[in-house]
Amino acid sequence: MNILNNKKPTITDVAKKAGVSIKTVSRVVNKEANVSDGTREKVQTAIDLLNYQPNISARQLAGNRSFSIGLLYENPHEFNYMKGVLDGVFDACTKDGYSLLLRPCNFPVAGLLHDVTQFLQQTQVDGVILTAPLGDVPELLDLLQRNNTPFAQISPNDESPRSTWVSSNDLGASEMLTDYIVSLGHRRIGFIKGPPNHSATNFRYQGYRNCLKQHGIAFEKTLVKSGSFDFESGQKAARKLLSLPAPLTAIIASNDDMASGVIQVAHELGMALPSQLSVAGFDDTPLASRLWPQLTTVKQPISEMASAVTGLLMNDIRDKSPNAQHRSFEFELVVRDSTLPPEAFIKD
Amino acid sequence: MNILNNKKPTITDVAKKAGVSIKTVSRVVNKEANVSDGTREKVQTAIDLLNYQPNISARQLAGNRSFSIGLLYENPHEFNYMKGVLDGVFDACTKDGYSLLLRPCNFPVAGLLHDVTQFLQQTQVDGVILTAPLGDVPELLDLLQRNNTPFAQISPNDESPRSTWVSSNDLGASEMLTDYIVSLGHRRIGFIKGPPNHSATNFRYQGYRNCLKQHGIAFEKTLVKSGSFDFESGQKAARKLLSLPAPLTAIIASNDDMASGVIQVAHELGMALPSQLSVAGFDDTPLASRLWPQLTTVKQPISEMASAVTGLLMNDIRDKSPNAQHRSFEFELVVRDSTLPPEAFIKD
DNA sequence: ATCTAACAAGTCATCGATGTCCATTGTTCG
DNA sequence: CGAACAATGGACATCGATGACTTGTTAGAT
Repeated sequence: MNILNNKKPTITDVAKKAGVSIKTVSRVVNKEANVSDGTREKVQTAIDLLNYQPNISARQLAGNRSFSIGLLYENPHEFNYMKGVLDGVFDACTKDGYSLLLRPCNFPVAGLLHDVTQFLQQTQVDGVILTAPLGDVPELLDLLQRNNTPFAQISPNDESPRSTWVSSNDLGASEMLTDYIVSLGHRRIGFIKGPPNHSATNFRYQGYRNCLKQHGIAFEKTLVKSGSFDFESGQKAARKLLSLPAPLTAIIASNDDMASGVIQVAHELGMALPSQLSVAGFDDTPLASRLWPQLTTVKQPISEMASAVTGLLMNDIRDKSPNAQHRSFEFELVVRDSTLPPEAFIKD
Repeated sequence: MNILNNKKPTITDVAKKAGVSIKTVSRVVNKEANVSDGTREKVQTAIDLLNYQPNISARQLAGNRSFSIGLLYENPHEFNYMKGVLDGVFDACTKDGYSLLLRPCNFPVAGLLHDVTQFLQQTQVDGVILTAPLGDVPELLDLLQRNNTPFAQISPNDESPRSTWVSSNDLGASEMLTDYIVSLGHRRIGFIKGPPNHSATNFRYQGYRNCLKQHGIAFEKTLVKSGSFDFESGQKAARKLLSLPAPLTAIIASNDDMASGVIQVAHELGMALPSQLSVAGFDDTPLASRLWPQLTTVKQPISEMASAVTGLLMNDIRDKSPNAQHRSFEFELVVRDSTLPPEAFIKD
């Protein structure tokens, strides 16, 4: 295991050992054409023998590539979602020998642009991945394009994003979840929206409305509150919803963290869960199973999405293709213990 | 904001604009001696004017520094602790113009060494930060030392670590927490240990035992179970503890995630919390406030510690000093709703 | 037999900084 | 006044790779 004992071998060492020129070694390393099988093998053997690893800086300097990509995100309090993203991006990165640089960014937009400018200049990443809601800041996209930095987005808000992207079927997921709640017999169903700058917000809300309409349930504006995807805002919204004169029997929150706020408030109010109130969330983060009762939610394949978008971004980087590619992912309903038919079941 | 519009300015551009040689510019950038104030100012003006940022790769290639540090961690399920670390490390990094590379590592040791070897060769970071339990793998420390990579540790297990480190007073924290539980009147107090390879495990356990002894409470082996710092192991331990013939009135778990498992199981068993069972955890992660009842715990200044250790590591890198520096941090008791005097209060 | 295209492999400049070494200028002191 | 020595600035090689271009070889077409 004393691989690193001596000075790192360079391309010259490999060339000497293999009896070829450094250019040929470079060709082999970069999997370029025009190298005979015999030579390729000779070089490869030398590489393995010396445990040669190309020097990133030299490569970057000469080739104008850094073999690293950046992950930009708005630093959230509840990190479970980001953790999923991180895992997926990381997997894809290591598989292709890229390294990963993190950069939490802060709103407002001015600060964000400053952060990103600094990041790009400092790191010279080959590309960046934007997580919601960063993709919805046009100035940021402008900045990246001016700088010729390829980028890809996870769940962008824009219907026709200016880059490669992946998304999940939030609309369908929301319809599915709402449909499940309705099928249990609920009719007065509260809904807590996310912040306006996340794509998920509208889709999830729309899914809820679509489903109500399908079932011929009248939509009531008072049953909808807005939150900001965090625990506290979930609590706040829940307090309002649960103090409504005509009580509701279920609340759907646009993510798990807000749902945890709802559950917290319901407990505070001494409600019996889930018999007196059904609660559901979105994302199936680890939090969902730690709550009492365990949360019914829809599972988004976050890591898989992140991994996929990273792969697509790498293609873009390699091909220098400006084609915005896209993949969509499906949710999966995860029924746990926080949902039950309402106590006073109302027959249609 | 069109800083990035044109090609990036190089040191040559700055030199031309300032009317000096590139070497002089280099001196100014690196804050070296032997530059007159006048010249320094001229150069600085040119730098500002062109918004010059040195090219990292070139710098690294020539100077053999990368201006980046690596954060190594064992990828946990519950990321809340790591999130704190991440925030702290990141803060310290940006403050000093370093960038941050992440590397989750996997046990067993062989895989871990492979991961780290690859990471070091690939990224050529200037130093790495090890989070528990990575600092407790001697082979890993050997690897880093052989490779001359400065490193620093957060909460290492070893009493005399081979590097700069920060720690928190886990022993004191545990004594404080246990003392609080005892002061509520509890006498039969269950304890769930962490995995053996975390430094926190022993200190927290020892604190519990010390405190019992101080209060003259007999230690019972059966009241102690082992977990692995995750939810499931907390559940498992709780099931065992709560099926004990002579019931206990409180359980202290060695971290919040395991405590959430305890709460979950207690709910499943239909126990009234906290009147029938008090539960406490460690770390004060966001999870603590999302549970019902909200968890009493001790708060560790994780981000602050991470930030501090990063600063110390940077000093080591700059000074090439092999002196292991150290800072210790204190916990803070956070009393919430999961702890109450036991129903059947036993007078001393 | 000859020409050409395709292939294989090499030479050399280059990327953008830093480090080494040398040249110039200014200052101080015997 | 000249020697010795700081203080300051520049020329140039260097780090380790890649890219553009060149050279030599081989195979197939005519």
